[in-house]
Amino acid sequence: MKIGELAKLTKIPASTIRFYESKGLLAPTTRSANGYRLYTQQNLEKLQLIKFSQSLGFSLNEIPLLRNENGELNHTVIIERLEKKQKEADILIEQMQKKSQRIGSLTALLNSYWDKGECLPESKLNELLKMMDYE
Amino acid sequence: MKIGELAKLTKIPASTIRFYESKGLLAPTTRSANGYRLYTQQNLEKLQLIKFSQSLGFSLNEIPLLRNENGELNHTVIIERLEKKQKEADILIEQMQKKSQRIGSLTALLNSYWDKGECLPESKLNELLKMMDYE
DNA sequence: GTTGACCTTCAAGCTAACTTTAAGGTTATA
DNA sequence: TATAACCTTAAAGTTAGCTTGAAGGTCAAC
Repeated sequence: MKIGELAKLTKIPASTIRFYESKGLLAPTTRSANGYRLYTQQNLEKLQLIKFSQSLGFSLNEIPLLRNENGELNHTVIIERLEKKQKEADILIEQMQKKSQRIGSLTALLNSYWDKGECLPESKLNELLKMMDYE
Repeated sequence: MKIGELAKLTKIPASTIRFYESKGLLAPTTRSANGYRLYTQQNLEKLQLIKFSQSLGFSLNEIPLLRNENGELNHTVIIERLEKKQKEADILIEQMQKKSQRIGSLTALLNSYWDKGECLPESKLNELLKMMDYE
């Protein structure tokens, strides 16, 4: 299939597919006589694997490192990196939860002033900042 | 105080403080005769408020919108935006939790093969992708 | 009087993952 | 035959939030 069809099937823009190729992530198996890129089902699956890897938190630079010289999946590396990614994700979740809580506290405080028809004085806000530990 | 001292106190690089100024976020109250930026305690607090706002998910462009023409905090806008930010944060938390789970499932699967001395065939991996819904 | 630690401005560079643009070749259809 | 919808390459632009570099002024200490 040509790049346009691959793009439609995967919902990934052709420009992005070409960009991945320029990064060495995904080359079409063949080229037609006129120079058009021709992709196979396997190419499509590899493309989807790239998107999946991204969804797990791998950067484009990291993805080739998950395979060995023969292009096979490198289990040891993958498992090791996956565990690292999970730790990172879990840390981010915690941070986001704290952020959500900070937003909640601040909203509540602002609303309490609002309900009294008042405004939170900037001095009070600064006091609050000193109490909260935000990164 | 001069920019170096402000930088030390807030642990924000002087280059960043100048950058914020160029974005219209924080101007020093005065300049000394030789052109050095001179900051007050209030400037310091405003700088910390910028960092705090960032920690809540506000972009640098968004921060000025939280004040009205007189430079006062605009409660209505702030509350509205805070609620939006919280929703965004909560969505992100959910997505990250799903990601963490996806990583967990994949790690488990890889390990089950590994324990048998085998490798996960790429075909199995592609089957898995079809089942999972990742963004 | 010179060394070094400050400060100034303006402009350019950085990162990641793309997207857009320009200039042109190919193919199917009317 | 023309026109639209494809495809090609190479290079530049985009975004946010900075950082770095060049070229130079200021100031206190030795």
